[in-house]
Amino acid sequence: FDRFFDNAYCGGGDPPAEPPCPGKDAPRTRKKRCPYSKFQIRELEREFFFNVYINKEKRLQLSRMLNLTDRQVKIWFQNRRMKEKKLSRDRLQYFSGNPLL
Amino acid sequence: AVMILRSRFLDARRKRRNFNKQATEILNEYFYSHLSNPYPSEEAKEELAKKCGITVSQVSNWFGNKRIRYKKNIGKFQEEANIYAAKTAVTATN
DNA sequence: GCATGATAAATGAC
DNA sequence: GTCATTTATCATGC
Repeated sequence: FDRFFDNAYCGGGDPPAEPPCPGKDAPRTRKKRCPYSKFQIRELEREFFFNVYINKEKRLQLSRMLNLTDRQVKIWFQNRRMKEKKLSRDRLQYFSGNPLL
Repeated sequence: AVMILRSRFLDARRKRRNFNKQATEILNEYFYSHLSNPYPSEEAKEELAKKCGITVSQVSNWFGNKRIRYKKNIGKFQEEANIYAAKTAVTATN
């Protein structure tokens, strides 16, 4: 249901969107970047708030709930940690260097 | 006061402002003089950031955008490339 | 109306 | 795991 309210058009109920195509051919195309829905982001952020590092168990659970692959959830947490680190750097630079205001 | 600073920080991060002409000149000069390998080292980024009056992250953003947009349409940047090529040639001769 | 800077998915090096 | 990237998308400037 949730998919109909927000546009979770990616990775949605159709996991085999990209064929692993074992073996050969298929110059396997890079997966197109696909923004996540508000609902997906909310749930990911909620879990991130509890623990910055997610374990395999919760990762599988989350990926099923959000219709994402475990790989996508794993990568989202990696990117999210990098974002947090960058926010910290920017905050530090912003509040330290400048007397401003 | 803290809340004001915090809100201003968030707003400033979201609001986008174009770099001044001089900063763009410096960045383009580096880009087109390293066209075969437009990947400045961390030290080079810091130096560029200082000279341009922007952050290292902004330098990285600029080069990331520049590389992909240049690659995607080289023709559109041909004129710009010639300008900076001539500029560096002049500075080299002097 | 696109140019441009910043951010969000996705990949790959290490 | 981190982290510099690529790529598409978003938001704004003009």
